[in-house]
Amino acid sequence: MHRVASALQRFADRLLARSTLTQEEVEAILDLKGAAFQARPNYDIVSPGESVHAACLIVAGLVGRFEQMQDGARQITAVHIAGDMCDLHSVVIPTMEWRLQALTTTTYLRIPHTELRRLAREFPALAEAFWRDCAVDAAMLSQWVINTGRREAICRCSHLLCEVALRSEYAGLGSRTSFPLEATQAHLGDMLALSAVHVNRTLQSLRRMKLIGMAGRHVEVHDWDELAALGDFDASYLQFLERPFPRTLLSA
Amino acid sequence: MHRVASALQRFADRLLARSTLTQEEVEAILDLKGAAFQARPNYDIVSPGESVHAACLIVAGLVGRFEQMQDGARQITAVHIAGDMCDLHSVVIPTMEWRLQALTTTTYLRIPHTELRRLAREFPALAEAFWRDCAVDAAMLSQWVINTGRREAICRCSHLLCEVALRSEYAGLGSRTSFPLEATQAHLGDMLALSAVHVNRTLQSLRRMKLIGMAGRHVEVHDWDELAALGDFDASYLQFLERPFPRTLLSA
DNA sequence: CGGGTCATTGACGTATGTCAAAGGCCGTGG
DNA sequence: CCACGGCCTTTGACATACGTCAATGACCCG
Repeated sequence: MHRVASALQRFADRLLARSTLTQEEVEAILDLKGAAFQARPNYDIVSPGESVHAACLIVAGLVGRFEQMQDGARQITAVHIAGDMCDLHSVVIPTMEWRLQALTTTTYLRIPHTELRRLAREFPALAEAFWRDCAVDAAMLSQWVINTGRREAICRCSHLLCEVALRSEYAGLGSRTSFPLEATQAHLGDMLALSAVHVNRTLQSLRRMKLIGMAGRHVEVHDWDELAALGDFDASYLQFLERPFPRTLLSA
Repeated sequence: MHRVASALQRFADRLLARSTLTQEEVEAILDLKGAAFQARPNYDIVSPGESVHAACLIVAGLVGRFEQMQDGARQITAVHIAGDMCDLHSVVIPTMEWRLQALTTTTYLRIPHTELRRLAREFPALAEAFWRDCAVDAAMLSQWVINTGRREAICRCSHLLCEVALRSEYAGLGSRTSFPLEATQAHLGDMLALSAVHVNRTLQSLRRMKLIGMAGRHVEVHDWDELAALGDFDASYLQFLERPFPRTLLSA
């Protein structure tokens, strides 16, 4: 299946941006098998409390990591795009602590934990790469905290757009100045801890300032530098490196 | 040094709460060597951008993980107490993405990455345990996002107190109803994304509701169940398990 | 006794939420 | 091909939780 192969390739590329891997190790990733599933918008891929035996690799679509309060209030704490293995954590913590829900129609592969564990065992450098990916995830979450906690709506929104822009660019889904973002304003509100109404007003000011254009579900960034400055955005936390980290850890 | 040994013991216990380790593996942790340092309140332990070659194990004190904006606004995205290895991530990502700053006078050990890598190489189950610890850190961050993003001040504050209470209890520093919290109200504000003034008012309501007492830098929880309910607190994300995860991953 | 840090209080400002209604867009079905 | 319905966006009026500022008070330590 063509799209499955491209998802695995995207995942491998993501790992390669941060970790040094041999050809054999990359092949092992590309040879991963998993069953393909589809989720419709606003449907769960996995629910909190569930015991999972596979991790989800997104082939196409957009997925949110949801935390939820007793009273039903929701907060998206991370978004995942094509090529993301969105619950790599579950390999070491198989009890889901959050909800993964499709924001748009999403195709994904369920890659059995047994396969990922086998890879981690056979190729210590892959174990290291997986661990590193979880550490990058933590860095993104840490940014998400200051975003919701300290930044004003415009700044917050700009920061999110910058993050999605760069991640989309590196995933080969577009460029930082032109990329898809298939989320409703209500979804953006859940990401930004803003009401949908305020997201609307905030996006309007960004458009009025001629920083972005949003037609349909596609973002055009008219002035990247300005947007990044407004969003207090420094890309280093994403760890898209010119030179990936060396094989320091497990492969002596 | 007695206190150094107890810090390593606390760290080992933390790992054992989540991962199954052999006696030999635990011994390897307890045998770790590191230079002891002390940091005064509001001084950096490590700064963003720094390349580090050691991870910090807290012997005594309180440390915050700070994100900072260009304009100087700060946000604490995690707190670390005695027994926490507060930048285990740095083993796989040696370029610090955040600031670690002592909130109170803090003693810590710098454990060289080379030592931790050696352990991960010799004992795959320890590599797994380290990775798992980073995954738990991500779960805590995810909770921190919804805390700052969606919860009202009282709820937010209660949630934080519950988290620190349980972590202190499991670290052997007190009980969930009586534990030290050596942070000023300004520090709590940085954790909660509230102003110090509003933290003050919020703590007052918690006291007026007879849920807690705070004398000096020590918290007494008068009604744990009520506090947890008010804080929308469900401890499962902390992964303090009755039965730790089995050795699934790296030790075939 | 004096200086510094921290907690507390009150008055006031504001960014953002809530509610409710209207308008656009698009697919579906008759 | 048109009409309907559903989802999303947009708008306006109004409410409020929280921030800011500034002063005072408490405590601790030298």
